[in-house]
Amino acid sequence: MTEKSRPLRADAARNRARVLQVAYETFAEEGAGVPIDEIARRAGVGAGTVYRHFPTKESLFQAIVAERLRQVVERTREQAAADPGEGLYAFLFQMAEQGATDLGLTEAFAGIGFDLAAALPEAEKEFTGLMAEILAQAQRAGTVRSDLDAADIKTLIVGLQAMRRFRGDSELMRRVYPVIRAGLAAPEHRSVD
Amino acid sequence: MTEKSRPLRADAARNRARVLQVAYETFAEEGAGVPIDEIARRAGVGAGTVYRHFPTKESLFQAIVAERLRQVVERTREQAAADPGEGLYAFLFQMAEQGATDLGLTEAFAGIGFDLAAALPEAEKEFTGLMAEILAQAQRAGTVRSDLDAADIKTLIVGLQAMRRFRGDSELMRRVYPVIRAGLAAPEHRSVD
DNA sequence: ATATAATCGGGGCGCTCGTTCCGTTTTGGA
DNA sequence: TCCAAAACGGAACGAGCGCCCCGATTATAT
Repeated sequence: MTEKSRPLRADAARNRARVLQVAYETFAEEGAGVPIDEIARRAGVGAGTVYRHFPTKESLFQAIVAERLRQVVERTREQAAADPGEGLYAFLFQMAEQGATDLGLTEAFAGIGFDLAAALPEAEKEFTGLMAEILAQAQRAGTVRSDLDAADIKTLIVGLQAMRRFRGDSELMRRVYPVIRAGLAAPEHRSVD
Repeated sequence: MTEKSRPLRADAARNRARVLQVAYETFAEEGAGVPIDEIARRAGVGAGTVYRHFPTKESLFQAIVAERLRQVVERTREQAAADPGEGLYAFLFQMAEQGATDLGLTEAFAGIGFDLAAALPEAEKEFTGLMAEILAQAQRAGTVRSDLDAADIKTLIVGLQAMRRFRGDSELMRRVYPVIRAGLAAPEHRSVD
């Protein structure tokens, strides 16, 4: 459907690739708020060139986020297959780490000026599905309390990423992550009343 | 020093109060990004009037944040005095709740476009001091693991507020809060290696 | 080599928003 | 009541940024 009707000209293809690569790095460093002109400048092209390949700034951002998600999903599948009980923790840790590096992904995930589910429905669905899967796996393995669902995990990820951003220093972040982990592993707190 | 050299004219005093009140509500609803014009409109005054009382938008925002912090500190002192072991948890819960209601405070706290320590050094110092105090109190009471410090708690607050904002629904937030609490109460995880 | 079409670059438009300016209105003391 | 000082409001300015336009440039088929 949306396949290329004609191959891009050589210079056009080169520029497109450069823009993608630079945008990837720049969104990660500066967040979604970075001006298109800055990305164009870093890529050594004019703003017009960026807009010829991506009709809006948002569409460029979407492309980047989709790629990031793809990577995370892939790595998570591997890790979950290797160790079912640890899969969810490996996932959380990875997402927290990404939150430190990739400001853009953090914002997309937290829904700051960007509706992930609306913009990339399939990617979002796959992502959420994977999360539910590895959560159930971990719960079956007994490493995570059973009264939590995928939405709770998603919420925790948003929190973890915010914390990472706040406390850039990875060493100190490792002080808080164990707390979350202990909380997830804790037995359900049967109501006290 | 900065005391009023002359009492404000009646209309000026009235307008100043209105602006403060409206800004309080508007920053809470919309976050620090809301235009001054919007605050002026809601207060029924011109933008110029806002600027006569507060030289910059930031100074207005500061005034609001300082007031919010004052309230939180006061309530926390009461709660901590009433139940030393629960003081920290009451504080966390309160901060998480504020995060749901007060977008401006959340942003100020997470350091999004606003450096709390630089803008309001005394308030920040008092706040951090109080946190250290009730943390130590809880640790003495044995309700919080002993390998955490005030900076860790601050980090957790940022996370909690981000989660609240993401998951507005207070009922569902109550699904995640217990996880954090369990993690805080868990015994220290002596290194396994 | 040349023509033609694809692509490029960056100046410019339109909009938002913080802040200022100034002609007009209101206040309060004499 | 009257007037000078204080305060008002909203038009206007400047900066930042998304996006578009168009004359200049470059790739490719012949």
